[in-house]
Amino acid sequence: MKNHPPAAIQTVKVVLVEDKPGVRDSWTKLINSLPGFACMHGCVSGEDALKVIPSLKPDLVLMDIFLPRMSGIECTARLKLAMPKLQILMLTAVEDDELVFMALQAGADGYLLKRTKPEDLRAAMLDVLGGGAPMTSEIARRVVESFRRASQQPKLDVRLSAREEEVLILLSKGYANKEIAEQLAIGTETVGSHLKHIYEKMHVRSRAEAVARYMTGKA
Amino acid sequence: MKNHPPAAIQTVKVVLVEDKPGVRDSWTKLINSLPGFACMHGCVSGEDALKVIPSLKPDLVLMDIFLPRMSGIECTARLKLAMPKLQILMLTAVEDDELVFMALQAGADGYLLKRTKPEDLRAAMLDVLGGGAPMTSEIARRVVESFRRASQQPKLDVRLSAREEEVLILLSKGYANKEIAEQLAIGTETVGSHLKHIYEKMHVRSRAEAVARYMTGKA
DNA sequence: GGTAGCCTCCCGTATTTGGGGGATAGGTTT
DNA sequence: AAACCTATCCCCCAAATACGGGAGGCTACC
Repeated sequence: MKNHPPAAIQTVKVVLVEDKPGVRDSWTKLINSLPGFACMHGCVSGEDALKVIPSLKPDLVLMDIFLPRMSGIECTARLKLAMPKLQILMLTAVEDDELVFMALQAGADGYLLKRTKPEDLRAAMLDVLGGGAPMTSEIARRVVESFRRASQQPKLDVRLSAREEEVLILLSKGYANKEIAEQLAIGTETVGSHLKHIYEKMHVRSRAEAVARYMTGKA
Repeated sequence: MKNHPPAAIQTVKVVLVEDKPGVRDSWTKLINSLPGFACMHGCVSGEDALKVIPSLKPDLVLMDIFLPRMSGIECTARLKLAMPKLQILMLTAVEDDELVFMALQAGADGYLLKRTKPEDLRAAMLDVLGGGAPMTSEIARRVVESFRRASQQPKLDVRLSAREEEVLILLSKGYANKEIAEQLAIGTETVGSHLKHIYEKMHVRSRAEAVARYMTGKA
């Protein structure tokens, strides 16, 4: 693990969002006990957080994932909308893949378990401030997989010939048959032929449907 | 970090892909020195790896990211194509975000630094076999960000009316005018009208083009 | 009350597309 | 050699689409 330089020379301003008073107090104390960190405020709800955090301008927010009414995930999404550069770490008692996953989608920068040891908490906070994204490797894997699906160019589960795939690619750029014919230096009738075969193989009946299927990867 | 159960009761079969003989030897020894792991083969190149790994059927591949001719990244992509369930860990001397990122896109399941300590190597291998994705948190962050960008739905930079957007969404699912009309309980002529306006606003001339622009977010 | 935008429907026509047939030639496999 | 796939081109025709015009009703805003 690379060492991140601390984000600021002075104290890191932390705001905690946690509805249960007992937990809030103990975490506040815990954070304040770490050198270089100060818990400047403890929000009791997501609504509270949305109200006060923009003016408090903390360096980092620790957000409980379970909050009454507005969940920590929704609160995270809204906060990030208002303050895109705000760093938010999710806190969760249980390691629920799905929840953490949603939190990351909402804009969380990492997450940690509530049973984290003080030194790990400190490391995670420094990590996220330094541009990291603390998370367990299972979550990382899920994120990687999701990202891979999304970032890979559309893949076909249908066996198209090379030429047919070329045509399909041009099709998905919105070209008309005539234009495709030009670009491939073939006749429009040939393009039509290829399309016929493509539609057959993909089980679609129109270019728009073919494009849609191709783009969503569910070809 | 959660404890993963070992993927198999018996020895984990590892294949190493590394062009430099010295490094290959020392890693082979290192892997064999770990209880429960056996380096069954050392490939000298990506081409070699593609040839022998499918028949060796290892549990895990450790792949140098820098290989002559075919890079470890390309080799990873090809291996994953042939053996999607094969676990591949990238090895890199330097922590180059861009390279690791590309490797993950290519299908790598995690990566580790060559200077990793034996116990960390063992942990990483167990981690990846158990479904994790070992990586540093900077990489994780980049992946998260990329994934977040990709997972948000297409947004229009054109001001379509609510109805028009509905029509466009149905269009992008591949529906024909008649079907769209049915779903919205309006006449096909009305759908045509909406399409006219949509095309105007989007500066396109066909449904396929509109779908393409919409799906790529460059509407 | 006027203006504007949106949704709805209609007419008409030129163009494009989808889908059916078939033909030729080169290549691969068997 | 025969069977097969692919790419290319051709014809035809019904259907769908693109696109020009217009028009009534509705809401919203000035």
